[in-house]
Amino acid sequence: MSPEDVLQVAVTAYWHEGPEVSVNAICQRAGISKPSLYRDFGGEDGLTLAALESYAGMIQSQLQGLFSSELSFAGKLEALIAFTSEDPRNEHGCLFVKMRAARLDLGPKTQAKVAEIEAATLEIYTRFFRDSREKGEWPGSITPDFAAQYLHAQIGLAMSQRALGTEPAVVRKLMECALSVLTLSS
Amino acid sequence: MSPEDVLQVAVTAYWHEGPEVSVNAICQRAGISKPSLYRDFGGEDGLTLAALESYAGMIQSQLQGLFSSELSFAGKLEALIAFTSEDPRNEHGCLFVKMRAARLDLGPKTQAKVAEIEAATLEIYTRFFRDSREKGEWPGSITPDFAAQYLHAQIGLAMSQRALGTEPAVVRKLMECALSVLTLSS
DNA sequence: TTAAAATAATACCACACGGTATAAAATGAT
DNA sequence: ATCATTTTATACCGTGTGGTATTATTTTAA
Repeated sequence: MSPEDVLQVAVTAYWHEGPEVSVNAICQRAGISKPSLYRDFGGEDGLTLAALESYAGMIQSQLQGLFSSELSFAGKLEALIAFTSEDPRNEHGCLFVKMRAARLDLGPKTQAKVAEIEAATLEIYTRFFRDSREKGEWPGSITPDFAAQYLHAQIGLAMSQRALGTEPAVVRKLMECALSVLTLSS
Repeated sequence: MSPEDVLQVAVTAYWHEGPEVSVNAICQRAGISKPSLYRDFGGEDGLTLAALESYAGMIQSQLQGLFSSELSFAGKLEALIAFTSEDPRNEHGCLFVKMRAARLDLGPKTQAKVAEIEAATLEIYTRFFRDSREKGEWPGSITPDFAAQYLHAQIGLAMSQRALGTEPAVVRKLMECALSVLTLSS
């Protein structure tokens, strides 16, 4: 197994079962020996860091594609709701959310990466709201910064709910309700 | 140390640091030996169960007191926001929320209790909305059941944010925004 | 074909976990 | 004061953790 394949095994394991999965278990599932893993990733912190980077790259490119599409403001919010609440890839939740919740148990490099991804994601959201306001698609008095914080929090909530097994239809309804405040003109 | 004192140590430890705290650590902090703990609580599952029961009793009586007060509907929501976002007792989050997120690592009795508390809490919220509607204090078309689910989710989110160290003022603003949909007439 | 280099796997380390048997001490009754 | 009983604490067990030294195997080069 190549290091890339091992990384995919790690991403899936951490994503679906949480960052508490042991390196022994990951070695076993990837069919490699522990020394190989330590040579390729340097240790548990290096492995969780690489897994988080890989995952964040996927998600952020997904978000960038969504926000740079030709959809309207409401259409983009709807696409975001659909992605978080119904995409089967999010059936077990979000790796970033799980790592953020368990950050105390993570290595220093992974912890730093969590903070970095948090800031980068908030920046993506902020840019989305700022652009929408400039284009006149998003009226109202809510600031882009606050809207980004709010959206980020609600998406994290939806991901936590999916990880706990809440049905996608329920997650969608709750999400629609929460995000409705962003489309009201008040 | 009496078993009640040991239980308080356990509640505080699990509440502030999460259910991953070892029984060894709790014995050490409580100043008792491991056999004493196993005699009084039967094991780790028994200890986490007792801690969760104790915590849930505190919270539920707090909620009952709040909902049976003379405050208006909006006043009760405001009190709820103040409690979740600003009460220093919630500075480290909510023991129930932490145990629910880590339920896979808990013993069977504690897992069952988590589900039981979840249902009981939802029932309390549902009754609150039903009563408010009957009293004419809460107009609108949202069903009490859905409102209860939504409120429960948002309170859990606020507790998670506080556990991650988000400033109370920020938690409050996000909470006010999320719960504003419950007071709109639409 | 044989020797050298790099890769893999096995075995091990110290530590911490939940849980318990055993020994020590303190308490109670006679 | 002495003995019996109960509570306490120490020491231990098996297992799993992250991490590594050592041995075996394969690949490469001559």
